[in-house]
This record gives sequence, structure tokens and C-alpha cells, in this order.
Amino acid sequence: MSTDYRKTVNLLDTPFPMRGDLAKREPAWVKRWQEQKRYDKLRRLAAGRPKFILHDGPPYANGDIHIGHAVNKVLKDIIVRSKTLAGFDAPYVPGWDCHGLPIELMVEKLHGKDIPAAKFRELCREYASEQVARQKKDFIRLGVLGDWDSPYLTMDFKTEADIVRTLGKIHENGFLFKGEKPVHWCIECGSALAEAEVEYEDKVSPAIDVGFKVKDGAKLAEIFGLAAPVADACAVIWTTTPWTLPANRAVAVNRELVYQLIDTPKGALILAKELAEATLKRYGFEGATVLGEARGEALEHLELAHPFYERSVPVILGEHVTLDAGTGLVHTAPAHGLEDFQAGQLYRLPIENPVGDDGRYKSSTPLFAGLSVWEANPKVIETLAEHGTLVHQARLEHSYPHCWRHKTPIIFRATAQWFIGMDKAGHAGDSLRARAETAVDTTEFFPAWGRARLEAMIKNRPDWCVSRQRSWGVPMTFFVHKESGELHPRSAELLEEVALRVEQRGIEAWFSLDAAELLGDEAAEYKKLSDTLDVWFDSGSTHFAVLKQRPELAWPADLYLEGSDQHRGWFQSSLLTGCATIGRAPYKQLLTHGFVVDGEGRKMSKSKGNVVAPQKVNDSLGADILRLWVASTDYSGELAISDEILKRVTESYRRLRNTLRFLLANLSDFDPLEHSVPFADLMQLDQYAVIEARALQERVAGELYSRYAFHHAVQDIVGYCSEELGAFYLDVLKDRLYTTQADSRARRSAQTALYHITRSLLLLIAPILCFTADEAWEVFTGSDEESTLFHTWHEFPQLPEAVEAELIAKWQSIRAFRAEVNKLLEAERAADKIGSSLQAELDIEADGDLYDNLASLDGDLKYVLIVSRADVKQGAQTRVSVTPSAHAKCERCWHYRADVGSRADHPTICGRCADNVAGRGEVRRHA
RNA sequence: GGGUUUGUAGCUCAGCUGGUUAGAGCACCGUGUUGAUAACGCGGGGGUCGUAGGUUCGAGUCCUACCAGACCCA
Repeated sequence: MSTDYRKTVNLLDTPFPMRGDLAKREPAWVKRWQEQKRYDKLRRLAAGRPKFILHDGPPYANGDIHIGHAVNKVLKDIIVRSKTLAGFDAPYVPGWDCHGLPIELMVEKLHGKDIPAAKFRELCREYASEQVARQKKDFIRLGVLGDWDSPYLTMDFKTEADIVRTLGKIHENGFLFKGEKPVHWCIECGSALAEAEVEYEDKVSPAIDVGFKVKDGAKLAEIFGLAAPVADACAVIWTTTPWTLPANRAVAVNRELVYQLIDTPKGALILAKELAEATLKRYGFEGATVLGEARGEALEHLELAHPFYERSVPVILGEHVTLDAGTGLVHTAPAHGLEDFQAGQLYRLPIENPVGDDGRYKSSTPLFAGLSVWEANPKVIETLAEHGTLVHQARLEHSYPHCWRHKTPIIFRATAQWFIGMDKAGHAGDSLRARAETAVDTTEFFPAWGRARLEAMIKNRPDWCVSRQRSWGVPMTFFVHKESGELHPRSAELLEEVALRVEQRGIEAWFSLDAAELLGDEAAEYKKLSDTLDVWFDSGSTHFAVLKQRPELAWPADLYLEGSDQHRGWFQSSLLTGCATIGRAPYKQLLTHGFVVDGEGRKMSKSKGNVVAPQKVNDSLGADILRLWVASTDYSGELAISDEILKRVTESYRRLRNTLRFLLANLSDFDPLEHSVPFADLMQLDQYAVIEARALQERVAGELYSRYAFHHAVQDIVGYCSEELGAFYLDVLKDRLYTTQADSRARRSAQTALYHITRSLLLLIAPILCFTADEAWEVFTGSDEESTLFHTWHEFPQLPEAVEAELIAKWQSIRAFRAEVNKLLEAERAADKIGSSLQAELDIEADGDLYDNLASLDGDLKYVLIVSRADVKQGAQTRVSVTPSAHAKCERCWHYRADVGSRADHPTICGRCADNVAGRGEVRRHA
């Protein structure tokens, strides 16, 4: 009866299972790691290191997280973890954006609409808290490491106070001013509406064509190339809101369009050429004579008479003028339309708004004082007719904005608003736009085109209107003089007093404040501003409210990282508040990622049914798979996700996991303190393997992680596991690990190399596969208190550079040779001559360096090639002959050797195995 | 319509300043092994480099137009 030699082979097991079972096991790890307070422990460990501050862009506290949130948070987490491993103190304080309209709308939906303001704000606060809790749970489930016990919320009292202070600082620096701007206005509500509160419904309106008489007939003739001055000529506009005519300040034409002067029974009319025919038909003036043509730009500054007021209005140019409807000339009332307003700003037209809060003309309005705008419509038409300026009238059913609450038509109306000026010089003498442009210049962008995008936006953006007429928002805590409308001269000082109160009681401190408390007798002359701040101002101020305030953080941040939509959003609002308060951007680097799309590159939508929920991926495949998907995708464009893609990601994960499993198993009887072999004494193959591992780490940790090129890191790591380890080193190493004596130099040398490789590899994957890395790390270190986070990149041993260079060259040549041998072996296998490569024996001829390299391995060459015999002779050219071995197979090491059975007491095994089992053990020199 | 941006094997990605037969991992096919075994090794097939023009001795790499996407505006 023969011995069971399998038991003499070093086949080790590991508690690190082949299947991760991530979806099931991750939640338990999260729980345990939280109980161990790993984030806090890490803060203590990292104290004193150079800081790396990634400032979290606060997600809006409404709705469960979607895949885009997951991408964003995972990328941030990979960075925080990789920076930690790189030796930085990288605290991460997550945040939430808590004020604003969407929350108001949700609360109205849940609790109804007629709730007193104070109670309403309380409900909003409550709702936001619930949303934060829900999102937080999902973020934590993703493995995101951070200060989840004390995140920042824009509705924290302290934060609210600091948002107020930010506004104060901007005012002090001279960038805040009061202006006018048309807003959606509901007469019923008596207040401004946000876009989201506007519904479009059909409405019947009067549609009228109005003539604006040209004042200078000679100039007109010149423009249209006519010989004689034209009397009685009109520029004709078309409008469905006659009530806005009292506020008319101009007629807009398009620079590019061609206009005609046409002789009609109502005098000469100016119309856009392309619309002339249809328009004249409408008027019943078919067959009229065209007197001349001119481009829109020629008409600029032509003086016209207002259709019923003694007022002269100019022709202006506007790109918003199109051929969609009307006459190609557009009535422009800066007080009643956004485009009109913008055009008006360009031409410095008066914005004067004749309509009051109640939708009635102010008493100062000639002809229409006291009338509501709806009552005014027929009156205006009447008046036009009287003045002979009504060219045509009809009725039109069209889509018109309505109040979502009252279902009544709304109007556009200029109201007093507060702006942060872009071009107005601040007290320091420079404009915010200039500051912002400099700030963009000095910021580093990932990817680089982010700069162009932000630059373009800064260049073109209008003044920032920061005031809103809402209730759930940070108040603009200013006192305004009732008569003059000016801010209180002691605004800065008063604002700080208010801020101190807000710190204690939140924004309610302002809303419930009695002005007399701060102003004393002056209170009668001033009123509290009731406006709130644009929510973008809230999040745009977090660099001050969070980075500047929390001792563990620092200003400016090293990095902001958000989706590409935030060039218009948070990147910009933060840049502007940073520049307006402190004079520079609150970040040094800006990283942007694309949006998630489906496998076909289409955006996700419920209606298309192509939405991938992160919660679902977590619960089926595991967060590490989701994280690996994020990491292996090039985020600079869109990130595609689909079942197929996730399946491929899972395959990569398996490769990594199984590699780790093999490494851990073969290290399970290795104690680095006790068994390590000095690097210089390692077998050459092991030295080579360690050098390759070090090269990987240098590339991945040194270069790719610092450039945030995670998808390249994943490719390199997976490639390394497949090529370097699976296909070469580990495959070759198996014989030595399994068959040599457990504590032999040969085996400990291999294990020493594996130890370096494993430790390095686990730390390299740790930023991405946070669960798997720590699961493995606990096995690797034998402690469940341990974490990859508590360490920095592996420190590798080194040989003199020249020695290493020679070694690398040598083994590269051996591996190239090995690849050729594999092809030959495959041919033999195909010809049914051999099965396992160990059935083959090789007779090799080689010359030059190759000969030297192969010959230098002596008897160890066969192990490198995984054959039973490999003899090398010097020859003129490289030649390899493969022979199926004629010898018996050693039952223990599976090599086919002549000396199988040479020892009587071990008849079924080869000589070296006998030596390993019952002797002093074989000696390996090279591999 | 404007600004920014993407399009290389079934999937995810490489291909630097233009230069020999366009690479890798995974998937697929064949095969070996059964001491990484719902794993691992070996070999192999697979790409008109979105389309069409152009510049050049030579273009995936430069230019133009177009097509199909993405983000932000209008």
C-alpha cells in the first residue's frame, strides 16, 4: 500500500472564500466597521500628516439616491481612500443641501397649502431631515467612508448663520446691489412664482397687430434705399398681451433678417420679408407693393412713436426675434418679459413697471390707472383704434402660463430683486467677473476641457439674481429704509447681530425678529427684507460655512468633484462667492464626471424603463461590484451601465478575488517576521516578481491614482493579476510552493515574494474594492480590528538599479522564450502527443544572451517552463524540440522523471520528492 | 439654434507629439488540468478605428462636413 503523498504536499486553505457573496455580507461589515469607529480611528492615526481636503458638494435632500449619486460618492470615496493610503490626512465631511423650492413643494403636497409660515418651515426642516437620513443610509451602504455622525447640513443653525455672513461679506465688498427683474407673478398669490409653480394651459387672448409710426421719414427712405422720404410709415408688431403696451420701450428686430417696406391702404408697413405675405393676407392687403428691402441691422436706432403715449421708442436688435409667428418685429416691454428685460439692459432702456402687486395699473399710469391688466386689454385695443395704430385684431387660443395653485393666468412683472453684480466694480476696484476669470485660470481641471466650459459660462453669465420670494430659505437679513429703499448704513454690524441669533435659533430668528430689538427708535423707518436667498447661494457658501469653520478641514479645498452639470451649478456658485468674499476660488482642483447612460448610450428615464437603481445592484451583486464598475469606467464622458456591462465587471472582480484567494492561501503558514528571506537572498525569479509588483504599484499609486485615472488603474491591476501572476509567476510557483519542504528556503523565498505582492496588491485595490480589500486584509493580518486604511502604500525592498535592470531584461527574454515554447507545446497537445505540459521534455538550442539566460537557470529551467525536462545546448539558432516523456509520472509532483522509484521505500515518487518527503529537502537556486 | 463633450473588437478600456501586419482584460470557440476546480493554464477566431470627403509619401492619430449620443443653455 502506497503512502497518500497528497498529504505531504503543501496545500493550504484560507478562510477567504472563492465566492464573495457580497450582497449578503457587506451590510454586516459596514455595521461592524461603524461600531469600531474606523473613521474616528483613522483621524487619530492621520493626525499631523499633510491634509487633502475633498469638499463634498451637497446633494439635494429630496428623494432616494440614484445611480448618479452613487457614481459621485464612490469617486469621492476612491479619492479619499487613495489619498489616505498615499499618506495624507484626508477627512471627508459629507453634506446636504436642505432649503429650497422642491422641498416646499413636497411639504405642500404632504400637508396642504394653507399653513402658517413658521409652521411650514418647521415641516420643511422635518422633511429634509428624513430625506437626509434615507440618503445617508444608502451612501453608507456603498462603503463611503466619512464623518456620517456629523455631516454638514445647509439647514444647520450654524451653517444658516454662516450663509448670512457670506452674504454680508459680499455686501461689504460692494458686489451686492438692488435692481429690477421680471418674474412670474401670480396676482391671486400676490407673489412671485418659481418656474416649477407654473403650469401651461390653453387660454384665449386678443392677438393684435400694432403700428409704431416711424418718426423720421427721410431716414427710413435712406435705410430702404428710396429716393423720397416716406410719410406715414409704421413698424408693425404682433402681441397677445395688449396690457403690456403701456410699458413698451422698444421694438426689436433680428440683425440677420430681411425686412420690407410695403405700401398698403394703412400706409407703408415694415414687416419681415418671410412673414410679409402671410401677414398681409391676414390684414386683407394682398397684392401690396414692396417699396424696398433692408436688413434688420440697418433698422437699429430708428426712432418710432409709441402707439398711444407721447413717447419715442427705438428699434433695437435682439436674437430672440424669430419668424415663428407675428411680423418679425417684436414689441419690447422690459418690465414684462425676460428677453425684453435682457435686451433692455443692453440698450439701457428704462425698466419702469406700471403694474402693481395687485395686478392693477399704478395711479401714475396715464389712461389705465386703477384697471386690472385683464380689464385693460380691451381698453388698450380701444385706445389703439382711437389713435389709428391698430392694424389688425383677432383672438387666439394658445398655451399660456398659469399659477399651479390658483389655476389662473399669471403675468410677467418686473419686481425689485437683489443681484450680485458681475461687472460692477467692488470696493477693491475690480469686478467679480475679472476675479472669476483669474480664478478659473489658476484652477487645475480634470479633465482639462472643464476649464473651457467654466470659462465660457463665466464670460457670458448675467448678474446673479440671489433674491427669492420664498419661505423655506435663508433670509436676506437686511433692513431697508422705507422711503429711500436703501440698506441701513450699519448693515454689516446689524447683520452680524442677526447671524448670532440665527446661530442659536436658525432662520426663524430673523422671521420672528422685532426690528425694534436691533434698531430701537429707527425701527419705524426701516423694514426687514422678507426675501430669501437662491438655494444656489446656500451651497455656494459651504466653503465658508464648512471648510473655514471645522477645525479638521481647510480652505481652500484641494478638490471639488461633481457631475458636469455643476459647471453651471455648484462649481460656479462656489467660485463666485469665493471670489466675492475672499478673492479666489475655494478649490485648487476641479474634477468632473459625466452622467450615467444605458448600454445604448441613452439617458435613463422611468418611461424608457432603463433605470439602474444602485440599491438594486447593492442587493444583488454587491457594492464592491458597483464600485468596480465606477472605477473601471472612463468618467470623463458618459458612464454606460447595463446588465452585460455589470456582468463583465463581475468577471473582472472574480479574477481579482481568486488571485487574492490563491495568494492568501499560500501565505497562510507564513509569518513575515519569522519566515521572511532577505531580498538579496531571494531566488531570482522571486526577486523579479517583486520588482514587477513594485512597478505596478509605482504606476498605479504613484501615477494613476494621483491623476484620478481609476479606469487605467483597474486595467493595470486586472492585467497584472492575469498576465504577471496567473499566467506566469503563480503558475510557475505552484510546484515550489506545493512540493518543497514547508519551511525550506526555496518555499520561504517564494512566500516572501508573495507577501510583498499581496500586501501591495491589497492596498492598491483598497480605494476601489473597499469591502473585499478589508475582508482580505483581516485574513492577511489575522486581525478583525485591522483595515487597509490604517496603512500607507507598501514599502518594497530594492536592489541596486543596475542589478535590477539586468534582472528584468533577463526574465523578459526568458518569458518571451516561454511564450514560444507554449505554442510548441500546444501543437503537441493538438496532435495528441501530450496532455499536461509536464508530459513534455525539451531539448533546446540557443545562442547569445538567450542561451546565457536559459543556461543560467540550470536545472530550474524546467520549472519555469513547466515541463519535466529542459536541457539547453549552445547552437547557432534557437531551436526547441519537444518529446513526450518516456518516464513514469511521479505521484507526488507529477513530473515525469527517470528517477521515479529510485528509492525503494518510496517507489512511486521521484528522487527530489523522496528527498523532500524523507530527506533534507531539494535545493533550488534560481526558480 | 448656441457652448462643452463622446463615438477603436460582443463589453470595458490602451493606442504620446501622424510612420512597420491596431493592443489588453473579460466574453466567445477549441483544449489541457482536476493540488486556485462554479477556479486555473495553453491556443485561436473577432475590428471598413461613427460616416463621407480632404491634407500628406503615409492618418485611428491633422482639417472640413455629416450622423448618432451626453451635459448645460436658448
